[in-house]
Amino acid sequence: MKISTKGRYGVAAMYDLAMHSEQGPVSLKSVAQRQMISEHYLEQLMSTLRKAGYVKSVRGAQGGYLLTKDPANISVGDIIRVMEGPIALVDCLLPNPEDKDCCERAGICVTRGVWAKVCDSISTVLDSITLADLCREEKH
Amino acid sequence: MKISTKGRYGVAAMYDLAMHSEQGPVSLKSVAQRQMISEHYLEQLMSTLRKAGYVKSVRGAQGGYLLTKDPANISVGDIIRVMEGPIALVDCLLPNPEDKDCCERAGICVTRGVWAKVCDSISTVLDSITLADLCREEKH
DNA sequence: AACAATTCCTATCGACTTAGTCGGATTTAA
DNA sequence: TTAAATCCGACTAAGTCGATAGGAATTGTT
Repeated sequence: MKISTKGRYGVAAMYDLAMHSEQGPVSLKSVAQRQMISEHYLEQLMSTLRKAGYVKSVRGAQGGYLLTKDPANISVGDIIRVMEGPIALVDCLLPNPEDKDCCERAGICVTRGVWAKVCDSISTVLDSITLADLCREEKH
Repeated sequence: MKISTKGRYGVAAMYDLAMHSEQGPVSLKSVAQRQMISEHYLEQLMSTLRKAGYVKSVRGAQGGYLLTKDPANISVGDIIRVMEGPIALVDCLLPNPEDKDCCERAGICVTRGVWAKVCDSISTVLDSITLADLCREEKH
């Protein structure tokens, strides 16, 4: 049960933008260097974030990326869901489970409740932390 | 961020044993059938659980598996940790992180705190649910 | 107009993990 | 003796991860 680099790098990149995007667009290169992420790989992640509407890009020289919202309105949970998909530890907890009968074995699946509680708990924590919180923490 | 079948099946199998092992050993076959798990695959999982000391086996005809402890003293967290390894969403939260410098980029890694909170929350939930709880739930 | 910086896009890849399968060896109750 | 069962090691198909490669398109600067 690991979080992938997509999620980790995604949060790191968004945090980096929150810290540096007040004086105009921030280039992929500088984010990659500060956060120690492969530039080409980060490019793919930024593309995901852009398509999801969390960042906008400025092409051409002196271009880069900007947040589309206030850091206080972007939670870590938002980013994780974009990068890693819905927070559902098991398939039958997905918004639209493809296999509706997955829990019909031996009556109602008892263990499903366990995973549901864990997912709730994860979501609660992730949704309660915003980029603004992280920035504040850095400046302590 | 999914839980693998190792963890899921592990919990399902342990729950199955808790429900059925009062009248002697429970065969792999019957657990596999009730929980709809491949018999050969489950065999490997039971081997892991046995080596970790959570079940004991009785070989030969009429053999099978038994829990080694009271269901009230086995938490879902115990099982998950055996089946999936330590609950550490990122490597730098492992008990003995192999790369101690992983969080040294840009000073102290701000995002690490996020993952630590999530891990704590997951552990708390998983450790608070025992096999006995699951059995009680089934009987409602 | 040329150049350099930068984002955008598609394809590919090696290593690893997952979720099994297969074939047998060993043990033991009936 | 036989059938039921655990034990063990090797193998595998498919998918994911974390990139890498190569170029096309856009735009500020000179």
